[in-house]
Order: sequence, then structure tokens, then C-alpha cells
Amino acid sequence: MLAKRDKMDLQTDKIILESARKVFQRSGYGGARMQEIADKAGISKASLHYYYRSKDKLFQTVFRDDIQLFLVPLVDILRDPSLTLKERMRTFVGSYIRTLLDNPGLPLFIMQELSSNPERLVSLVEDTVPGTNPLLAVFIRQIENGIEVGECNQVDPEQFILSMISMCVFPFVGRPLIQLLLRKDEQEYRDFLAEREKEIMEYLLRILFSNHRPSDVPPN
Amino acid sequence: MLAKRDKMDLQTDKIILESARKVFQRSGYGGARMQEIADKAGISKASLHYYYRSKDKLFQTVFRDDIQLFLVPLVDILRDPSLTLKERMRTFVGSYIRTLLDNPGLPLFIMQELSSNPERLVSLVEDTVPGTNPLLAVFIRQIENGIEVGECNQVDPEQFILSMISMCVFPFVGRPLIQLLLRKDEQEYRDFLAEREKEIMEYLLRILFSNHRPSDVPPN
DNA sequence: ACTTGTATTGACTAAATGGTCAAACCAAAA
DNA sequence: TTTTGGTTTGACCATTTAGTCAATACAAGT
Repeated sequence: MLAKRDKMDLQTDKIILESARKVFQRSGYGGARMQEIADKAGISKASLHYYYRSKDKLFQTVFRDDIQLFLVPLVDILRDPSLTLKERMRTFVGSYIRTLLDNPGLPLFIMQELSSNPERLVSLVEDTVPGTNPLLAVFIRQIENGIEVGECNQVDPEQFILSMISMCVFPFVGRPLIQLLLRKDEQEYRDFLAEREKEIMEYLLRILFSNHRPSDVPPN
Repeated sequence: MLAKRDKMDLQTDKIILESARKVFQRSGYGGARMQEIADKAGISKASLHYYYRSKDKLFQTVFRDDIQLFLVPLVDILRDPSLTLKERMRTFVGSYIRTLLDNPGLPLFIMQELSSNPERLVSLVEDTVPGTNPLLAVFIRQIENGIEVGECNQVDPEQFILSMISMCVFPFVGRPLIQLLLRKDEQEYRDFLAEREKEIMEYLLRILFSNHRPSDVPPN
């Protein structure tokens, strides 16, 4: 009775989504078991099906939420027209690493499912991110402009952006392996990732601005 | 009869491993189906069990091979004592991107399985890579040395190495998503990745050597 | 107290899945 | 030709899994 009330207050369907998210993230769609999700949510498997008719429906809901969580900050920052080049980079790196510190399992899950079922990509991504077309256009334009006026070094804008994303995301995707290579425990690795924001920015500035020196990080 | 001979010549167990690799890479351990592996290898499920007694045994074999393929070049280059700093970086990036171009699905598979079953990590990785201890020691020492003598910029060696690995590996892990963002088809993306080797080296040199200018790429 | 609409579950089903086995197959040795 | 050894498979089994359903519990309105 009390238990039931508690669940009601916490919204059973939200609890289910949280449990499902964990199980799907760890095992993928094929490896996930409805029973395990039900157990983790503290309900029966029948109740689980009462809320979400099928495994597929449940997965769709979880995946849609996750891909949105993963893409929205990226997209918003990448094409915000009011940001300068340096601001855009700094905002992206900071915001992204913070998002991922809160959801460490997110990228690997999305990559795995997208890779094993690429068809879902088109419909869901274009569903989540309206107007995919000019996603990187603003960013690329800014870099090209910087090169033209001689402020920036010659870089391929696409390669540069991919490098920025790589440096932010990969430490979360490859976490177990890197953690072993660097011989760090959970807490040490978290600290290492938090430190990483500053370090990445430093790298990006050095790549892009040949006259950049460590001292001119704080201003701007 | 002919079919059977063909299979014999090509070593049935090798065919099985190739099929299993593909299925495991796409679906993970939990999502993979023995029937699908058998079908892809052109044999019956019973034959599949004749060669590899259980799904677990088959997976172990595939995974062991893959993690070796993934780690050996990394390890060998990272601690080869005869390489200079720049040589080490150049060799690593070149060799690694080429390895991954031949096995694009490798990193994501390893990351996924390592993440859902981290215990396997310790035993298998330390099994595959003997003496994990001084893996990054040589590399880190070289960077620290370069900083001391004023040749290199101030960087955290661990963060720098992680960035190098990230830029090489992530484009393969995040392939479907990035391919969509950059609007490239298969061939365009392959070309993009092949180009990437030069671009990454340029970035790494700029990060590490403040006096580096685009012109001094070719010599050493 | 009775009704009503929602939430919950134990028991069940049908299909899928990993795994087994005896029988058949086949090339090469005897 | 017969035997022998490894190879292959159809049929089968036990277990697991997603999904169903009738029965129950329960809070709220009447």
C-alpha cells in the first residue's frame, strides 16, 4: 500500500523508463530482458507490459529520449548564430563534457544502436533535430572566414570539428579501456575528465590560432 | 560435394570465426543468434556447435582475436624504445588509422563488450598485452622531457595521449552519426578518414610544439 | 455500501533459442 | 570392398523470453 503510493508519487512510468534506460544501455536492445527491467523497477513483468505494450515500444521511447539528450546541446550550440568562434568552441566543450559526466553511458549506447540499426538513424535523428541541413554551416563558415582574414591556421573545418567532438566524447565511449591504460579508479577518472575541459580548449586554440600562447586563455 | 570441398579448403572454422565476428560486432553477445552465425557460414547450427561447443566459447575466441588486433599495434608503437617523440606519434596515427580502415567495426564492438562486462577486461587485456605496467611510461617520459628542455608546450601527457587516441578512434565509433552530420556517403567518408591521418598529425604537432608551422611537416 | 475506472499480478502461452544426439555422410586407409 | 575417422545434419529437448489474460486490489466518486 505504502509502496504503491510511493511509486505513484514517483510516477511509475518514469521509474520504468529509468530502469529500462539502464538495462538497455548496458546490454543493448537484443541483450536486454524485460524481466530484468521489471525487477529493477520493482514491478511485475505484466505491469511493465501494461505501461509499454512491447519491448520495441519501450525501447523506442528510451532511445528517442536519449538521442535527444545527446544531440540537442550539440545542435543548439553548433548553430547558435550569436556566438563568436571562440565562444562557440568553449561553450560546446564545457556544456558537452558536463552533459556526459551526468550521463556517461549515453554515447556508447547511441553509437551501438545506431550502428546495428542505421535505418532508425534517419527517421529518429531528423525527427529530433528539425532542419538538419545547416547544422554545421555556421561553424564552418566562421572557421573559413578566420582562415581568409589570416586569423586562423589552415585547417579542414570538418576535420577540425570532428576532432573537437572526438576529444569530448571518446573518453566516455572508451572509458573502461582508457581507465585501465591510465590506471585510474572511478573517482580519479571523473576528476581527469573534469580537468579535460580546460585542456581540450587549450589544444583547440593552439590548433586554430598560430599566435595563441597559453597566457591568452582567460581573456575572451 | 564441391561445396563441401570448398569449405574444407577455406577452413570451416575460419569461415565460422569470420561469420561470428560479423554477427557479434553488429549485435553484441546478447543480441547475437547462433542460427544467424550458422546461416552466414553456410552450415547447420549443429555443425556450428561441433566446432565451438558453446556460444560463450565462440564469443571468447572471437573477442580474444579482436582485442588483440585492436591493442597490439597500439601497445607495440606506444612503447617501442627506439622511436623519437615525433616518430612515435606519426607511426601511431598512421598505423592505427590504417588498421581501423580495414576493421571499421572493431572499436565499437570492443568498447560495447568491455563496457557491459568490465570483468573480462582485466583478464583478457592483461592476457593479451603482457606487462601492462610500463605501457605509456616511455611516451609520457618523452613528452615530459620535451617540456623540461623547452621544446614542447605545457601539456598534461595523459590528456595529450588520450586526445591523440580519441581523434584516431572516434571517427570509427561514431561513424553513422558523423556520416549523417557531414552528409557523406560511404566512399566520401572513407576518403575523409584517409585524409584524416595528415590532418591529425598537423594538429598534434601544433599542440605540442609552439614553434611548429605548417611548413615543417615533411622533415621528420 | 456500491460502483467504477485504473493499476497490479500470478499463471499461462507460443515462439525462439542454446544445446544434444544418433544417424548419415564421405574421403582415405587397409 | 570394408573399415575407420572425422564431419554434417535433421530432429529433438529444456530453458528462456516476450507477450496475454482473467482475476484481484484499490482509490475515488456516488
